Amino acid sequence: MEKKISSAVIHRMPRYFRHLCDLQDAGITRISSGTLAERMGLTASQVRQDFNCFGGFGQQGYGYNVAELRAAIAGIMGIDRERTAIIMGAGNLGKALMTNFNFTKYGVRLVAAFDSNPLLIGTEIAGVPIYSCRELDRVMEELQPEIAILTLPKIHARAAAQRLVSAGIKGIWNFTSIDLHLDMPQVPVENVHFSESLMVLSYKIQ
Amino acid sequence: MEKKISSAVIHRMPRYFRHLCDLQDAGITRISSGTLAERMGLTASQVRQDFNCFGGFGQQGYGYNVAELRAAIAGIMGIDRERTAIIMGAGNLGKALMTNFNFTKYGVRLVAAFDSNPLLIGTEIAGVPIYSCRELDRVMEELQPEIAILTLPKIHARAAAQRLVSAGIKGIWNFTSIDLHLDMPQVPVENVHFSESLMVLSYKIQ
DNA sequence: TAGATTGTTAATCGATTAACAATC
DNA sequence: TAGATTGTTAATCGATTAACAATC
Repeated sequence: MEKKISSAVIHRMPRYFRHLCDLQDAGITRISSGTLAERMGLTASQVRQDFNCFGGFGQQGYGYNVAELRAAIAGIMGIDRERTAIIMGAGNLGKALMTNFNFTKYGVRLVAAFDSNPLLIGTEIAGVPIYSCRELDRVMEELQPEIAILTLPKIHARAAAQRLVSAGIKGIWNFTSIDLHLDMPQVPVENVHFSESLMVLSYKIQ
Repeated sequence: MEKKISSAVIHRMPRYFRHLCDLQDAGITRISSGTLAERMGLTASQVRQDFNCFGGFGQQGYGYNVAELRAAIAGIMGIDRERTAIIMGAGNLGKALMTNFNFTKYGVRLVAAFDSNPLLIGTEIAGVPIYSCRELDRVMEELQPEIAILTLPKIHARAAAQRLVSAGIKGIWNFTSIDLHLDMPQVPVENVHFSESLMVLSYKIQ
């Protein structure tokens, strides 16, 4: 009987993952719920409850093995198996992602980018070939990507999302400021809305 | 007696704001909690509770005036008054923000960027002058910016944040993957951690 | 063994939802 | 006025925290 994992827990997992990576880089091999909690600004109870949603990764009297726990979280989040992705829009933001973001660390392999700028089409950015948007269906058919990254102008976002879903995309990483999840409840969407974050900062400053 | 506004409410405000902007652009002048809730995938109760944290913006039998409510939220979040900001790191991501992001809409005016690349220093991107990192203290003294945007390499982020705080920065918009808020609890930090969002998407796809 | 720390149950706290009187 | 919809209180639900027996 699978118990449903709450959204709050899922959203904490990436932070655990990051801290465990840092600990591992620092050569630390074991950690207790209390120490990890303190480091992250949580309670020890919460840390143990969170991990126990997925099973017992710790050992009484010892704590958690950093490498094992890190690997377990990678497995839970599904970043330990490779997924292919395409990027819609090779403007500044798309280029920034292609150039700087460590996709490999999260199990993602960028296989194509799409743009409408004729100067870009046929070139490569960080090893990723850039196609015309007209070639979308053909290239998708060929490469069967699972994830689409939306870094195109807001006005084109909804139509692009619909096309991608029709062509069988499995998930959308949305950098445009529109809400997509309501149109297409069948396909997971994760939003990176810069403005929401900036507004919260603005509130906190007051 | 000011009642504390919960973090959950604050984090919903930007979404309300965005939807109200869209409604206003569509020429819609009034909306009920029920209609807004449906549009956003919330409950009418929650919408009314959220707004009532800040006072009564609605009218019985009528609903909410879109323009008024939008302006009220802008005031609550503090984006109706101008704040100056500097951007640390004029690489792809910094450039993407300077070029594409509508800072003005959120009350932010970019006054300077800092980078270590000699080819960029002395130039401008989207009207924002680029200075050497060595000039940080002098320029900060002169311009007194309130917000710093961190779009520089992870390894330099912590040191930069400490320098900025010493120089009197009021808030940090952090695009690097490190956690800063623990070092400096006195200065608000908002994080845009791309990887957390991608990991959640990866989980949802499974 | 004794000490430490987990896994897990119970208690508390807070957030969401429901209900409805107030009122435009 | 009658209908609609808010503001607000009460009920429910879920998430966090505390406590402690189990056990390494």
